[in-house]
Amino acid sequence: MPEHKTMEKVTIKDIAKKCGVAVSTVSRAMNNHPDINPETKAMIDRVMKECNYVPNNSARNLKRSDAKAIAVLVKGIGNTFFSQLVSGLEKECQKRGYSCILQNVEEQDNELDTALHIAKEKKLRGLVFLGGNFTHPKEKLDQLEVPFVLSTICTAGRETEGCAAVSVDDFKESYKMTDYLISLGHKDIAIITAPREDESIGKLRLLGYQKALEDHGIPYREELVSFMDMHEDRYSFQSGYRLTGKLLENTKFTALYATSDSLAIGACRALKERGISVPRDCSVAGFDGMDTGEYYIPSITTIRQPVEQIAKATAELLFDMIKGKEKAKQLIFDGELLKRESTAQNNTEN
Amino acid sequence: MPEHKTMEKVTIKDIAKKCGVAVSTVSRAMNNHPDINPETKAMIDRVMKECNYVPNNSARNLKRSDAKAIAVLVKGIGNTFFSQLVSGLEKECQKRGYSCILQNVEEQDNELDTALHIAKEKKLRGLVFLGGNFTHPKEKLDQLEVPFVLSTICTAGRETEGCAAVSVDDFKESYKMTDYLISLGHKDIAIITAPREDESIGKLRLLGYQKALEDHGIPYREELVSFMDMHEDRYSFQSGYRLTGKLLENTKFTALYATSDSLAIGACRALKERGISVPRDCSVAGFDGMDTGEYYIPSITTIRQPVEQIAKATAELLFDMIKGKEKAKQLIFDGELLKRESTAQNNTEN
DNA sequence: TTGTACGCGTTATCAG
DNA sequence: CTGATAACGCGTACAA
Repeated sequence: MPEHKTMEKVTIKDIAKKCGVAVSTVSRAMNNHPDINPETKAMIDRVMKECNYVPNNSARNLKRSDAKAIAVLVKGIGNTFFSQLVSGLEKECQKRGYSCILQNVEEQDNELDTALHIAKEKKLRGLVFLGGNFTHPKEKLDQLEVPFVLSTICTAGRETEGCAAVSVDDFKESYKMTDYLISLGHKDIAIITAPREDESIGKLRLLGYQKALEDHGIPYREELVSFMDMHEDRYSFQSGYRLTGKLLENTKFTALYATSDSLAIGACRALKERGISVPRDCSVAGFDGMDTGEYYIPSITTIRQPVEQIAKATAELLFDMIKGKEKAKQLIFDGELLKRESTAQNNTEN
Repeated sequence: MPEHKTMEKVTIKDIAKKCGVAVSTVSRAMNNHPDINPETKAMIDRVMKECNYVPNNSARNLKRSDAKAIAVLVKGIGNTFFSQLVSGLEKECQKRGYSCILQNVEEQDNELDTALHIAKEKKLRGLVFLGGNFTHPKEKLDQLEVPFVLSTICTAGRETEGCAAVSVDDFKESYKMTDYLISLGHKDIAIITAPREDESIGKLRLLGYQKALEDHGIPYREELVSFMDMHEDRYSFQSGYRLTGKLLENTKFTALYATSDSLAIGACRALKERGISVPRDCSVAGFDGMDTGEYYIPSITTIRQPVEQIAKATAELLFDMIKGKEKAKQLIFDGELLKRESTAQNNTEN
């Protein structure tokens, strides 16, 4: 009667024993080493399959000097924008025969600590950071001994100075959008933006908005600015919805610039429920260029970030740095102003 | 002059040496073992910080028998629906002092192989699978020696029989939605569904649709059925948009049942661009209960899957199985029919 | 081409 | 409370 116990843990030794060879031979077989008799290899492979042998990765990582792998640390998976970037990065890695490990970082966690751990554990050759404020002391950054690049993370700031980074110029793009709204005849332009404390892209987008107003001689008015809640889901439909509601109670405006597409969509819904038609009574603009905005009704005017280009450039820069062919540098891409249905000429009498 | 070289790799031994203690003492210090002099511990902790010591996880995993961690394997990160589930699961893990590892699985990869590897590597106590068809031979499933539960994966099928699973009854919920559309007076109800080859939730939803028609004496017509492309991004806005366009060329209908909210949104856009008003000229319904559908204009009638409940129940079941308090079993939750703006009474003359 | 033996960085089990 | 020391599973010189 054939016993069918769950064979506790089958290791390389067990395989070796069963095959009547040494462990090193088995090791060579599974790592496709050149110095091995094809027949021996075939036989070992067969036995490994039969025994359902799964090599222990911890032991491998411990020994291996080097792993031909990078990791992408994402703060805020679920952000559609990042998902696209991740796919792009994975594709680029595949092309180069690298494996790409995706690591989620909780909002409250420190991405650098996570990075330090995973880099050691997996013997990574490089890292990509997506999202987060990334305010880390330089000395701690230095502990990361492999190259890394920030993607879509504020580069205009203090700590990240000298870090490799690729993104759009959030200040400039935000200026562009505000300028466009002004060119449509809008003067009372409300904005939904990151929490006051934000020191990242959120701040830059707000600054771009302010500068555009200033350049057109339009006074900046605090009551038109709505800051997201620190503790709420940022850049969410719900925030957009809620904050628009609050704005409508306190002030009047003919255009609303939401600093992300999801915020813009939430805003549209809030406006609609109050009988305010977009874009007839109020224009709405977003930021990012997410798919959702394209299919929304009305489709959302936005700044499209060139995700594919950013992903590609990020990967290229990282791999060049890994090869030592390139130093850390900052790459800025142009966003594209997508004029769609949610914005229109201001037709309010003054 | 204080040299500031990047100290290659600082290990537990280096710390021990610097502290003038044995490695085992250092180990105890960092693992908060009870048997250690507080002063010694404090001193060791200080030195570790000074040296920027990061313990090597591979070595730890290699030794550790046990890890108080589970992993969630997601096929198709970026699917908003999964993101919500993941957050829920993470919360439940935290409550119990478990850590929760998120693993992305590429569409073309085999989730079971990934599971086998990671379970061994990290000495996991349990697993959750999200997404995918999950057609694996039972013998291979048995190799997974820790408990696991499928969440939101078809349980009505052959291979997954006997697996722990929690989800809605896709057949029943789909029936419910179709029934609702019929009750609104619709007879020509088109459907957008998974590829013909699909053997998972997609198939069940189609079957529910067919049964509802049958029960109401409405003949099932192939020309009203649009199958997603096997190679296209499934359940995407784009698919919904494209397939609706094709349907409109070939046939007439007064209601369109898209088997996911994103498909429904794509469909709405396609209809709008052809001057067909939703819901006046055509009703549209989705499935899942995603946020986007709620904020869409018109908001999307849908079946809401009780994500929080599912997440909670999944975690509970898994942990009970880990404790040996529970055997694998299947939990079915009720979906909720959310009647929103995208559906209306059929007002077409016959 | 194959086998032997050592060590990777930790934790756990003993003695002390 | 602390210190040796044996594993953990695998890769790899080196010898055969």
